[in-house]
Amino acid sequence: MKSYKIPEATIARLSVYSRFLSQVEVQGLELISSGEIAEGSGVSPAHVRKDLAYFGEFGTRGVGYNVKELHKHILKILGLDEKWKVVLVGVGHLGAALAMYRGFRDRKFDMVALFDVDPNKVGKVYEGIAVSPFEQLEKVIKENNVDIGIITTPASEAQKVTDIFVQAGVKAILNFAPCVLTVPYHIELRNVDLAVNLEVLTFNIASKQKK
Amino acid sequence: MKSYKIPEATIARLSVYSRFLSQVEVQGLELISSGEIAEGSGVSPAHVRKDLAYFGEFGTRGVGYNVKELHKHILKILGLDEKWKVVLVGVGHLGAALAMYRGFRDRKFDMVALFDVDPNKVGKVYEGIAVSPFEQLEKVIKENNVDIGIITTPASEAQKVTDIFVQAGVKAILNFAPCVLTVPYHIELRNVDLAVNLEVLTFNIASKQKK
DNA sequence: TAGATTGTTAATCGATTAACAATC
DNA sequence: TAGATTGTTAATCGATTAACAATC
Repeated sequence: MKSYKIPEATIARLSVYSRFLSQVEVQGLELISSGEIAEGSGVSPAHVRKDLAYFGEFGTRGVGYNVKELHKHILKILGLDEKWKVVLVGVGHLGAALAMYRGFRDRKFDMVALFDVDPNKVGKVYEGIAVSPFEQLEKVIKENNVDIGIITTPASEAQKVTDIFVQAGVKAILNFAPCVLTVPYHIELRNVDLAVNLEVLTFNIASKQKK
Repeated sequence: MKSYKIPEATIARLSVYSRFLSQVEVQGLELISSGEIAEGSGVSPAHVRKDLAYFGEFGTRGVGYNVKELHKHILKILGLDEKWKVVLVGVGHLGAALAMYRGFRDRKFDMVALFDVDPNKVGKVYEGIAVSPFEQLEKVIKENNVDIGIITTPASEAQKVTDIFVQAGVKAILNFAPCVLTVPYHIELRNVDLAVNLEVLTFNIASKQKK
């Protein structure tokens, strides 16, 4: 594995390829070309080959890629050959939905616990996992060596949650609260802003109409 | 307004600036500099100025930007001075969460109706909006001149929903199903893949550990 | 005028794409 | 060998950033 800086978009695409390859694997197909992966993933064949080239040579010239092997390689690259321990804080509508989200559950993510400050929510069970009181957050993370923390609280609470995450030793944070978080350099942080998506669309529609 | 091709990232950032400016406006601050906007939005001051420069001159050299005016300008740019009619199809956990999501509701989005094929879900009410039977989708879109369709169905149903959206005349589609959709060129399509986010994080953690 | 901050340019950086040599 | 498809290079394209002239 060479140490080029790998574009984040490449990683996101690898994740898409891997989901497509799952389907193809179920269908029992053995070989696949970069063109077919590209079509199934909504990108160009050059993209597929370039993305893979960052990590090695997985195909056979003139032939294509072995579906099962390539899929395994990509999962390994993404770190999805390991189990990752996750907690989620803020069991509102979005938090509850994510706690039960198949896209998270189907992968190797192990949802260890859910947390909320609201006593009315504590004790509720989502997909077999009960909501714990917020006060136990740090303890649970430390005792279970949790890797990733998900924030689905209001923006006003997000930094406080983040500080506890950091204090307790999570390696990465996925933040759905619309705010700017401060974390030490060694913590991976990814912000997802759902509202932005509709606004990109309205901009696109509006600017078309102006033409 | 010049007709440079504007980076999508610029639009996404404008959306973030506008949310930050809302807060600042509430606090009653009158003037703000690119540096302050940058800090509040987690980007660089150069970014803020460049992003705004695509659309005009909104500040005063040596002084800064008038918060209220700038905010209004950005909302206008994003098309958020108009009301947009939205429908959502697939009232599972994620769909229900989005239907009730403040980030969508706070803006000028008008959720016209929710749809599901499941008779057990039809009639349920979310934030004052009842779930309608899927068969009525096309009719409702046409009668209400719906602008945007949101898809939160399983991937297997997403193309079928898309085709009805297109047929009925929506202008844009926001797709949360993990699949590649085909739409005519004049329809704006934005795919949001929630699962990708955790996988980018696991990649980052895993590649750090290998170093 | 001195200080401050914008708007804009030009340089840098990075990602995408096309094309083709390598090779099955 | 002829046909096919990968892996890789080099060209293109686009976005970020630093720097500074303009100007309040």
